[in-house]
Amino acid sequence: MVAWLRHDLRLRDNPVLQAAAEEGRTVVPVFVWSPEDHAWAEGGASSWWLGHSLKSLDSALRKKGSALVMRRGWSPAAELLDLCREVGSDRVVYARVWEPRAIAADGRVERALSREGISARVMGGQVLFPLEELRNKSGGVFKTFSSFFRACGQAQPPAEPAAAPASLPAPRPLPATLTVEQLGLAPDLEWTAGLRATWEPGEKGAWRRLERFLEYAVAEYEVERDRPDHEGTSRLSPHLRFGEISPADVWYAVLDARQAAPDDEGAAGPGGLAFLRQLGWREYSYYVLLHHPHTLERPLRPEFEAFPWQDDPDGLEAWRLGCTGYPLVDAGMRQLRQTGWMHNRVRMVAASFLVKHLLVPWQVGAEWFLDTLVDADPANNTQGWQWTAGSGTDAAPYFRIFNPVLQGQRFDPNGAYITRYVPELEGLSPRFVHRPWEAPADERMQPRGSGAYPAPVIDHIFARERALSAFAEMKGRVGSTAASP
DNA sequence: TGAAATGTTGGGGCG
DNA sequence: ACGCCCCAACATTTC
Repeated sequence: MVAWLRHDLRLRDNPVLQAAAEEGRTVVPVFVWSPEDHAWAEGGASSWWLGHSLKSLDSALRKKGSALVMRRGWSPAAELLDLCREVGSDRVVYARVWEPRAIAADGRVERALSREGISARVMGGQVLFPLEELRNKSGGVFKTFSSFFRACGQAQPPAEPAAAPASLPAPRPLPATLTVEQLGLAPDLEWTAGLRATWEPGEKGAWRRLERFLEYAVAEYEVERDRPDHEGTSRLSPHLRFGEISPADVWYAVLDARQAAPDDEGAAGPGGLAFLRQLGWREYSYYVLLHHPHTLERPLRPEFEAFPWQDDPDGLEAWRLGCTGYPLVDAGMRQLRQTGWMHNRVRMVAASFLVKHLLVPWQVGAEWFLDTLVDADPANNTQGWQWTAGSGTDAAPYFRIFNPVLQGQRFDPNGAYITRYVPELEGLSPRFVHRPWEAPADERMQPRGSGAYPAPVIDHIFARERALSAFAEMKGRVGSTAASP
């Protein structure tokens, strides 16, 4: 049989491999690199990750007597059919991916396979709860996270994670495979040096992160998760994105840590629960996208179609490069470029700056994030940006405009995070590191870092007023449209 | 998963 | 000793 692997690049708790092992026949694990199925393009940070993850999965499979077959083509259906003919298989197993284009690809795969008399078995996966079944009392889609998450708590608990299959017998000879390089992935070019230094893609790396998090950070997670200058978060997002670890394994590892130390304030305390809640937000992102697939491109709240966005190519470029003159924003954008990741607190501030200070459409920022983040995930990314823009479910009210200076003072009080990524500001005291333009000359004259730091591309007070009046303009437009006959 | 403006209160300096 | 004012510090409301 053919085990089609998509966003489940792991051996442990993998329902596809488990089903294949249980059926007791030879298994051909295959990954198909297909623009019809995948949301990211080649060349982005996440494709670097994907390449390494595939290599890691392949070597893990080899220890089980198998190997990963990699194919490339426009349509996964055509590639799977080819492979079935090649190995004489009449059965394909795979897991759902909750993204609009993958769901569309699923339909084409199912039709194509059944036309050829090949049976398909679709497994759950990628998420913890039954997204299609979760409804409110009147059968509607939950509109807020809290009501959604409450319903998750009353749903059937996630399935207990399964161990990796003991062996995965493969047919001999193994079908031909492309290499990761031939797929156009894992370009170990100069710009990926920071990624290599920061991450260990693959299942083993995922578990290392989880164990480190449970040991050192989860106890203080509730407070420390907001501190970009500390290692207060799990950094599991890219591992979860590619399914190198299952959300159920993470979920139960946190709960088990709680059982192991019931009197400890560690995982048992608010930290563990706060972290599970974050997994809930991930779940909610897929839920919203499943029920509102158009939100990838367009605002969930239709009135935001009338928002007066601006075209600001200079501001956009400054934002991308991390040269806006607002230290916290710039540190975040540079962390993103260097490491393929940005701390969540800083994502909110940086995204808010693009959308509210510069009035650039959230879609432009979302596209940049998808290209540069190793955890580039359409559902989570879209949810985050729409939340920031105020156009999404459970969104922040538009008038909540982050002040990048105050956010920096509150969450990076010593400026340690800022100076790590913006070395130009190294000489500044904590008092002025978040607003270097106000620093007295004697402090500003001794930069130990390299080069000059730019002045703010826009004044905060001005930008705030402009954003509020843009919002008022939107409401005016919507009101007059609604009133017209 | 804000921030700024505005309102209220209470301690203390000072005439 | 008394009243006045200033202004932190905190609370409320508004955007």
